[in-house]
Amino acid sequence: MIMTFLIENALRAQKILSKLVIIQPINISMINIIAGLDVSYKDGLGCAVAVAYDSKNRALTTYSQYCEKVAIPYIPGFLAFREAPLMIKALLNLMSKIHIDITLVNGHGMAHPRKCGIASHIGVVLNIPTVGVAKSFLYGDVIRIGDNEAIVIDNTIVGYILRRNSKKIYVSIGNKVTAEDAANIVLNLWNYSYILPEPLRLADELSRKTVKKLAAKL
DNA sequence: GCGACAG
DNA sequence: ATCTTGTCGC
Repeated sequence: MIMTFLIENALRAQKILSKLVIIQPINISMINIIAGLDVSYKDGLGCAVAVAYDSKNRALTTYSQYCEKVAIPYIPGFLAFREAPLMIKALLNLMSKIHIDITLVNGHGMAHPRKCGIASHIGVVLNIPTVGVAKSFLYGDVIRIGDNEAIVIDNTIVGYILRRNSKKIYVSIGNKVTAEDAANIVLNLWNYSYILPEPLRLADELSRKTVKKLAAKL
């Protein structure tokens, strides 16, 4: 009963937020610091980590974290209502320490039933450039463009599917980027042996270590 | 009604 | 996401 209430309002919020997404080119040559956002869980505790990655020196610069007991369940299509609050707090803390040019979020952007995945959700709320990077498909039509595959919704390319050996990742517009720029930015951060771009791989690794230590103390 | 379903 | 050891493969 309480969930129907939440979903009804969450749907309304997503429809509003999706209309506020800005699709515009970004100057990739001017991008220096890229943030990566991820959340790990243990015994109801969620730990979000926001890393700042220097794309020029190819190294982790610094990072922030925010942990909290999470009450909202994961429901496909509504991931942002569970994870965005934690990610945003970690990211705002990181932004107070260093300038961030663009943020990669673990989850989809516009490749979502209402074109409002967690990457777009966060991008619109904070009015910053974001890119969604997911490890599994959620929504949209897949079309082939030469050697590449794109994700199309409402006759618009919202993202691309990047392949590496047998694995794939789904990169889509979060906010203030084009699908092409989003894909190229992720390609530039692709490290030889991992499927995830470096900022997200590091955020994933750090959030797991963090939640493991904290949950053990509780 | 049936199947799909980010993390 | 998480629960979990060894094991197949590049």
